[in-house]
Amino acid sequence: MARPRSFDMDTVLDGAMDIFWRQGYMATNLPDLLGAMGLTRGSFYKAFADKQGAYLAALDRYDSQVVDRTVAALQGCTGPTAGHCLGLLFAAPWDPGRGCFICNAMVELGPFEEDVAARTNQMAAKLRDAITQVLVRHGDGDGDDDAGDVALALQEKADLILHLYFGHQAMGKTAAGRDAWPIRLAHILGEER
Amino acid sequence: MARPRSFDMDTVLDGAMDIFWRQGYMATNLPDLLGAMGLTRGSFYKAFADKQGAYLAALDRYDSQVVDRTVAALQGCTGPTAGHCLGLLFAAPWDPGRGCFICNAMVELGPFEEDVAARTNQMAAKLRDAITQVLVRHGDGDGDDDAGDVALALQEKADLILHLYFGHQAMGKTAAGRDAWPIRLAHILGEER
DNA sequence: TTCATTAGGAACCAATTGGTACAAATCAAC
DNA sequence: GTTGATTTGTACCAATTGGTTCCTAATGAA
Repeated sequence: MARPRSFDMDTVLDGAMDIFWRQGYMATNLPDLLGAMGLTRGSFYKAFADKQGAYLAALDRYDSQVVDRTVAALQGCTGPTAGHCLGLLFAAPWDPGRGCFICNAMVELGPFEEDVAARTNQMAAKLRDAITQVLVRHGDGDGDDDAGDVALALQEKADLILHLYFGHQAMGKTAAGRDAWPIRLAHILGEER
Repeated sequence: MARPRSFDMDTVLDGAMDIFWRQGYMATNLPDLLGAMGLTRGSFYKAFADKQGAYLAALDRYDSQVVDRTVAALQGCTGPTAGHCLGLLFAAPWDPGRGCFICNAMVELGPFEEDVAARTNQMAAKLRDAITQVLVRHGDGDGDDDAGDVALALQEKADLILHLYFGHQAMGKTAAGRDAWPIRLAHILGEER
């Protein structure tokens, strides 16, 4: 019973994700947001509680679209080395000034919105786990244990790559040159030495 | 002649830096800003053109106070290894949720405000140069040149450390554990292998 | 066809936004 | 003390903010 929605939820979520990703939360006002989503106020406030609700939904959309796809790409990578596979992270199609939504959300709202922090942490963990899997698959399976505390632990190495990725995305937002940083992960990972 | 200022400019700038650093530009409204600076509207708009002017002044304050001090610390470090000295970057006193003002500004306003992007790029370059100096001072003086393209170039390594630093600061804003990432730069730099 | 239910859209709202106008206050120089 | 220049604080402003109300129209079940 009752009238069904006339808009496609996925399309609307993509619109929200796109504008929040590009502009951030505070800088996106309601008219902009409604325009990007293709909704009028009535439909918007019916479907989402408020602006914050739309933002959280946009983050979830990013999770299911971008993060999950990235994880799948890492898992499905058949490259010869870990450096080659992890390079996928840094070689992703780059829209100048958009950066990484996780990083943007963390920096803008992390300390203030628990719901946001929980989601960014969860997505970051997803990426880190995928990175860890790549390292393990390419023979970095904690084999250093016998070396004691000296060698870089597996999780430590995964965190390193992840943080490097976030830093890379942050720097990229000033458009000072993205291409000026040819990441050569192989060397960082000690694969070519 | 004429009435002199009754406030101390440095104190006022510290207040502006602190609140912008902690909350960002958009999330800081004028009453908050005036409270943090200890100014009323009249004095504020006389001394700074507008909110954006105060923000740029706060960035410059960060440059002269935080960045320059950090650079000086790196330059003055007498530690045994590059990893030890660069650890200063990551061991800096940590106010939960404040992160790095450069990183915050880059992410929030980099793509939209040229004045901001110019300043963040300049500060980032300062840090990178200081990092490079540390690497050179500890024997990483491009001695790899004879190895051709294989080895990680000096600038490449400095960028790596810098981006890692930014990523670290970004992650830290969700307060998910700062202490969960014991950065062991020595291994990244290949000093203990 | 009826009817309960919900989507959609426009008008409206109080609160807040960054910014301005201007008079009172405060100093140095004469 | 008077003058001239400048700071300071308050009152004020138009515009925008996110959000609500309310009515109409569309829809599918009975």
